[in-house]
Amino acid sequence: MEKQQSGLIGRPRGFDADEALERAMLVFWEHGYEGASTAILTNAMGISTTSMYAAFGNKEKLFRRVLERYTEGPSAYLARALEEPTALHVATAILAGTVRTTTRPAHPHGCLGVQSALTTSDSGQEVRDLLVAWRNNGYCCIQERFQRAVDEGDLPPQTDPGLLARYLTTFAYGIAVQAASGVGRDELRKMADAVLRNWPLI
Amino acid sequence: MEKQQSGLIGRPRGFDADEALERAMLVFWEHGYEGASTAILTNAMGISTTSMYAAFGNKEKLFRRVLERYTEGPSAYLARALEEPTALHVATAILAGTVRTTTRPAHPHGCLGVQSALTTSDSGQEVRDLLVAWRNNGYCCIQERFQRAVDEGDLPPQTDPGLLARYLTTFAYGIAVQAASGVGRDELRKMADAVLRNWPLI
DNA sequence: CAGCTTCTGTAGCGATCGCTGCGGAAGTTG
DNA sequence: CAACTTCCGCAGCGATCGCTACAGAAGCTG
Repeated sequence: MEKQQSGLIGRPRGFDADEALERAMLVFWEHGYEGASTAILTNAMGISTTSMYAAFGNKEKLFRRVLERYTEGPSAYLARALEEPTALHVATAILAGTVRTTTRPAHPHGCLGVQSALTTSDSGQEVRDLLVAWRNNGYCCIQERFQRAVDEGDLPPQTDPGLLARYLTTFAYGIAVQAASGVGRDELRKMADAVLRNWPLI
Repeated sequence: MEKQQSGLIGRPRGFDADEALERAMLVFWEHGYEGASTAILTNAMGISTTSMYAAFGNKEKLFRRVLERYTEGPSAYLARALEEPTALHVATAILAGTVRTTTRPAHPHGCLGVQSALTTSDSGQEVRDLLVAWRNNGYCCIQERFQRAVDEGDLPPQTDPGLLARYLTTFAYGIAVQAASGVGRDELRKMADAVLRNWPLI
């Protein structure tokens, strides 16, 4: 049911699944996983409930697809940042990307991966765990990158890459909360700059 | 209906409102505002729906009472921290209190004021705004305290108290997210210590 | 065209949401 | 004791939740 698995036979889909995902992402981003009802979602996607379930399975699977899209879209700055040549460049790119993405005009403020399901009812536990794993994956990638920086002599040998990655992600999560609370881009950027002036700090 | 306004006439309340509030706080803390259904709440409080509505008005008013209780209870470390003699002592007490409160065993992890309503459906907007104001109030208190520290010569005169308060709260929010994600107390404390070794940083 | 597969609009499923009317039970006052 | 006030368990309100059965419409293949 997910996609045309038996070829191109039959009536083709009457909507752009990619654009529907984009609009669903904005709704989840703003209202969170449980705060986004199927009615609001399908209305924003411009399709009927039936079409949404035929194309994506159910609400949780739709959210998983949205999270993939978010990772490769608004949150892609993380993967790009890890390829920067030095740890300072990595940290700079991560904080700059966090501020930019969490305060983009005409987009929901904050980070979808942080605020979509920090707390849930019992029925949302799986999505909550999914996002915990998502955030933890980001942390692990940064940690490994900093470990490499230590190995290459880019960071002092006594540096704890895990603690440094924890420091950076903690700061990024905090920025996401501030942005979701309405704090402006300029103020957050000034703060991030100040943090980077004291790199690596730990 | 809130309390016995006409004196002590009539049948007295059959439960301890204070303990009921405490239990409601734990439920909101763990599941968030919208994730905590009235059924779960009243079940945890050990009272019927009718009793809850008679004593507290409705779910939103119950949450407001819970937030007050949280401010004066688990989050009271903030008010105490502001009375510390120096800005460094203030920052140390705030971060230590944040780590302790967000990772207390047998309590929900994270901060109720951060994670209860970062995102909501339309019907939860007021509570979301309430928590934005709650966090902003904390920020303002810290800012004023740092302004005093500048005036007293405790902090360098070129220090921006607002930016420094933003830095500290950002870090505290990040700790709350990490704690809600399951990161342990020891690791967060080590990180907070490292941050404080470079005070004031900004 | 016929025959087939797939999409989609309507309508509604059972469950749960926050909340309330009602009447008897329980504790107060005289 | 009687009279009164308040509490509370039961039952259920209308609305919404995520989700689906059904049937006709639409586009594909021969």
